[in-house]
Amino acid sequence: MSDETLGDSVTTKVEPLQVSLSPQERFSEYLQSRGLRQTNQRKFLIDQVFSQHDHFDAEELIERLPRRGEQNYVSTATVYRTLRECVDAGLLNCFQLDGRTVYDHDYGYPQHDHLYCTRCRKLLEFQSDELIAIRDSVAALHGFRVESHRMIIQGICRECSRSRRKKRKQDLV
Amino acid sequence: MSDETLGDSVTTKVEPLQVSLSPQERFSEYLQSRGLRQTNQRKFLIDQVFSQHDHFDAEELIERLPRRGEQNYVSTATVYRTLRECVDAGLLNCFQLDGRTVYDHDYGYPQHDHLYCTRCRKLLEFQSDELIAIRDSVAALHGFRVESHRMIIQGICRECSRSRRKKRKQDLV
DNA sequence: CTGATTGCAAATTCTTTGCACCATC
DNA sequence: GATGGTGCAAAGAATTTGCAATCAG
Repeated sequence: MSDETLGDSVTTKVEPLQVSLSPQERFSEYLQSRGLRQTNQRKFLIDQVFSQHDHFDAEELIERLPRRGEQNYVSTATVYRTLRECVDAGLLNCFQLDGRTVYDHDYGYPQHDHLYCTRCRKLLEFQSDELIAIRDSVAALHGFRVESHRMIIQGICRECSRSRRKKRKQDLV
Repeated sequence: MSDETLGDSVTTKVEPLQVSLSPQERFSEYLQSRGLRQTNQRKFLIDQVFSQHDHFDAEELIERLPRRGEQNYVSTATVYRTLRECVDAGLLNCFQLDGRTVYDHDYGYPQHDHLYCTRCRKLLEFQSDELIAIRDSVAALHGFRVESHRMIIQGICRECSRSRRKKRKQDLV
């Protein structure tokens, strides 16, 4: 499993899964299966979205794309439309955080949840089988058929705790 | 504990806590402590918000308030402003769901999480000590100082499963 | 009285939509 | 060459904000 474990079901690292198709290929299949088209905009966006494993929102994505007039420019509307298609295709997951919609790689990564640092706004991932077990117990108790879940732990990350401590020391000197 | 239990730390009911002050009184204290004022609008809104234990969003609240021109009318802006004060005062909790901000009674109720039926959009509450334990383990593993968390289990509630099943039977007949 | 509060309307922010033109299948 | 896709600008939805009038302490 991973380097640090607690009991045997909580891991600190969320590692990529082995998948037979790349996100690009998988998206192609999705498009084909629905009679949708393979456009340059869609291809370019998928490449961008999967070029790094990270969380992002529409604004952040748009920011790192070419501007209007530049090569490979994609309009805002198309970005939003494509993001939604990615979610439908199972490539991305999305959830609301602080009022914005955050997208998260779904395809190629195991189900996981998040730690959210309210100071630096970083999202960390974690994975816990126990959490899933509890989820299922709770659902069973309510006769609830689970489709998915989302857990976000808010707080202060290690780095932010450290820098806060440092600052305080300096203040005292 | 409650009527149904699973292990000893998951309960189906989230019961009110004993609190020494009513939400109204507690809000008064909050206002006083900050040199804010006790207005009719604020009093009226708190009464409305705590008249029933339920989740709601700003729109739903506004819908059941008096209209413009009627007695006790409160403007949209004031509703939003007061909701935020309630959150600051610790009376309400809020979180994002399907793009809207949902408010939840915090004061007078134990910490709890939610089951969300994607068919009827109902929110059910549950409480699990085990969940908290896992949260704390995960956080510890990451050197993360927990402030709060939010877990939402999405799926289909018992009632919606039933009616779906009924429909299918009828379809077959 | 003085500063906080309110209502109103305008402004924001994020996202979606209508439509004419364009491109894939 | 049909149909779906794109860019653009305008429309929406949900909140927030500026400001003058009003009100609580």
